[in-house]
Amino acid sequence: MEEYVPVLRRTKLFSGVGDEDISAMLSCLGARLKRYKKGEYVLRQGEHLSDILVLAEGSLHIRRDDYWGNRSILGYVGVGEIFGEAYIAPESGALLNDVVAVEDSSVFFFDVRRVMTTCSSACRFHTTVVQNLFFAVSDKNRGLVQKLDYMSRRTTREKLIAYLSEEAKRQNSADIVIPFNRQQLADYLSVDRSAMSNELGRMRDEGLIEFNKNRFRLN
Amino acid sequence: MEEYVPVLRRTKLFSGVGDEDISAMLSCLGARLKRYKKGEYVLRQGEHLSDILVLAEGSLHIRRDDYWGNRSILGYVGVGEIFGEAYIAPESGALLNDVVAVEDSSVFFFDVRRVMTTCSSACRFHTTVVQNLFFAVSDKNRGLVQKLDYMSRRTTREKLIAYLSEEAKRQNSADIVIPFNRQQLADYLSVDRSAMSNELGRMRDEGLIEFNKNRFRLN
DNA sequence: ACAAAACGGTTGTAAATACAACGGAAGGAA
DNA sequence: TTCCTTCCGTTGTATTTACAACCGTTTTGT
Repeated sequence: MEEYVPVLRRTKLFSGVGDEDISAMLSCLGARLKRYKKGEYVLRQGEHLSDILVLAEGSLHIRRDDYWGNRSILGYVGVGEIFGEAYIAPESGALLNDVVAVEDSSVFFFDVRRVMTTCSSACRFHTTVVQNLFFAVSDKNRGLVQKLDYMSRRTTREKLIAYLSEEAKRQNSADIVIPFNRQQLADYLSVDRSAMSNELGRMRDEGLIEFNKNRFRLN
Repeated sequence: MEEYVPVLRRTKLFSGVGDEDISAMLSCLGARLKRYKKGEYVLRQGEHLSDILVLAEGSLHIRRDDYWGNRSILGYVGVGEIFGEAYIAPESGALLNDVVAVEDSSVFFFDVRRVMTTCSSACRFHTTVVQNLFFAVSDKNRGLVQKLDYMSRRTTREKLIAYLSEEAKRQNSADIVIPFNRQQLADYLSVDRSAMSNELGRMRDEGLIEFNKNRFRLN
């Protein structure tokens, strides 16, 4: 686990905490590290969760399949990001989504109660971490509101523009790389792949955007 | 403000805190109370916020109008609920939505920094409140994921079923009352009102549901 | 009580989307 | 290389949705 301290240092959760303190906190917080192969499930819909998770390596999709086989992707988790935070309240029920490894990944599990309960002894930065977690959850919340904004758009084109321009803002560039292929992007925006492909083509014809694979440029 | 202590006592934020302690904490937390007439804006898109808000009386809609006049309703806030929690992180930007009073309402404003920073003196239950806030935000998060689930459905009928059955689960009854009229429900689910009205009629014809005004029964 | 506004169901038409199927291109594995 | 799979753009058709307009009913304000 120690090998990932440099990764953890750059996460929102451990922001402001030094390497040696992170090392110390790993045991204090009851950290466990699990590895997943591409395609494996990290979490499954219906399970119960009492941990906060941090992605140390790889990438994940948060998604949901209904029983007609319709898949929707709710979110993407990149290295250093927190997930599972919607289930930390004691009365929160079963998981609403699956979490799946898009590539080989490593995930830290932190026991919620040990994170929330400040330990008297070693960890000088425990309160910092709790506060960081708080802000991270709040920010996650903001991200969900953002996604609701894409989803509330009526047409495929509007969804694409809303998503791409938000990504451009987030990545601070008109050239962006998205973490989805076409099918995944369609599942993320809840539209039909072929219709979306059409719309992307039309938008390119009109000079609104350029793209190649999962790399887009907004004009 | 004291008059609302019985209301606050029943909120998630002050769960487990006695009346006299709530009274004491109001000043400690820098509480302010504002009143709004029906239709007034509590918050506006683009503003910055450094408070956590609790609805003491009335009801609110969280909504967004784009500049084509398309309105979407992101959520409903009932008495005792927390809102504005997506903007507590120091680096969180401008508000993404408007918050509007659906009826005459009263709102508590709590300064985030004073809530987050445990004061040494009077408030014995400060840490309880912080933990409550944490769980509330986490739960809010879960609610947003739930809403993303409605929104990801492709057809109006699926959205209606997803929403109504979730409400039935939440209200623990097959008879439910929803906080929206038809236009508002359409804006909440991001569908056309007339198309939705049609679909509701068809669902009634098929015996799936019964309804009258904003009261629904699922069969 | 009255007028005005809001509400909700209905209809018809245009537009957008979903669905299925196809095929070329790209990428991996043997 | 060759085979197989995945990816993604394209097409055509059926379905669904959006939009606008209308009207009787209900609600609201005075």
